[in-house]
Amino acid sequence: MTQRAAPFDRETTLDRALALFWRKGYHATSLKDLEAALSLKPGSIYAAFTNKETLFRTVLARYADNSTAGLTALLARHDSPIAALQDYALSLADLSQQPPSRACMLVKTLLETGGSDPELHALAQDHLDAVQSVMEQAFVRARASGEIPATADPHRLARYLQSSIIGLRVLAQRDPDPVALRELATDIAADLGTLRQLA
Amino acid sequence: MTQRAAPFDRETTLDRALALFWRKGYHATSLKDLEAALSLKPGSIYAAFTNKETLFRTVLARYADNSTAGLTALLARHDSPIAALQDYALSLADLSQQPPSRACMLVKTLLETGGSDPELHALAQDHLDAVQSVMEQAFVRARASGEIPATADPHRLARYLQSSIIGLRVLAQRDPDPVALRELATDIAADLGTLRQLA
DNA sequence: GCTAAATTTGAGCAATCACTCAAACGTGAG
DNA sequence: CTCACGTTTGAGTGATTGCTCAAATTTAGC
Repeated sequence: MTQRAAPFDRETTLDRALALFWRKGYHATSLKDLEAALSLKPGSIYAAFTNKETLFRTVLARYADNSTAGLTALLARHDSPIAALQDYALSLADLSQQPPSRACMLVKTLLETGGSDPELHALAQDHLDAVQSVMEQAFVRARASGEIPATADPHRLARYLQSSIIGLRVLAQRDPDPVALRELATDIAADLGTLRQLA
Repeated sequence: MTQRAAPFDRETTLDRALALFWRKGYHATSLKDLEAALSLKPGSIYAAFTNKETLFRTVLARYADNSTAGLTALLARHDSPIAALQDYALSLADLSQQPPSRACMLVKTLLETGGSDPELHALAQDHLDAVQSVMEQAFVRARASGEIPATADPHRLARYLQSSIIGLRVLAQRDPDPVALRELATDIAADLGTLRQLA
């Protein structure tokens, strides 16, 4: 048995598919679009990824993993969880560049599939929960170290923060004005700072 | 010239189309779906509404008008603009019922059309701006009456509030837990209360 | 080289898409 | 009651959808 080298690079292909699905969404992306973006014929796509929905699920998981990994790495880089989360919010304001899309792909998927495809909807929900739980654990650590009051509710705080960030990223998709984006990010970061109890 | 009575009620039909488009989004709603929901044959739909996109635009404008009218009415019912906005945020937590959809249709449209249909994207953006400007004027009035500090920036506050509410409504679509929703709405309302300066 | 297995190819499938239009129908005016 | 106009009808349009599969191509092991 021999491990045959893949004639096309799976990682690169998945990244391209991710960029396309992120930008256009699930329904508006046709197989023709995918063929063009991946430089692959339909047969190859189906041989490698089963079908359009499976490819989308794979790509969505990839996106979610990138998100949680990025956030986790950022938290590891700071001593203070709160400072890390503030840094995170502010960094989102810099996506006034034009990556595939600016809004969160998980939210886009959640809203797009809400009324039509319950399975993809549930999948997006699970990924969002995973990101939220990373935030929640950051608040747990902040509380344990005394950075925020012992009465603080990590779950509730994580929900509030993620909700704020979702709003920020919707604005990022809507308004390319970097000033507006930065002001909103600053407001969210300031809100986080409010939680700190005086030493 | 005679005013012929419409064989189908245009208002009712538009409301049905609104419910369908709101729930399923633009791309995932097929003409077959519309025929079934409106109890209309394709010819009638095209005679009355030109085509699918025009019908969607009409319906989106209807949704936006309902939104701004509702918010305006709520503001008129309160003496204090801040109290009205707090009331608004809290009222959104009660949509744990199952209306067509829970998330904001303007945001759904904005995200769905971002990478594929620039014209619908711009339309959604304009409607969101209109809602935001209603909020902004509320803050202008609050500042004029001394309810919030003279240094407050109504535009920035409106942006922040709308962003928070968008996040809240995404959560409403995601999590049917009424407690979570109410806690988040309470947090947003509390945030608004912070703006008040002591009398 | 040669062979066998794995991969890519792309024409083409049934189903569905948004949409059209000539004919049937219902309505109000005379 | 009759007629003329405007609306509703629904079978059917070409285009596009997601997808298949037998054939051509490429690779690795001997």
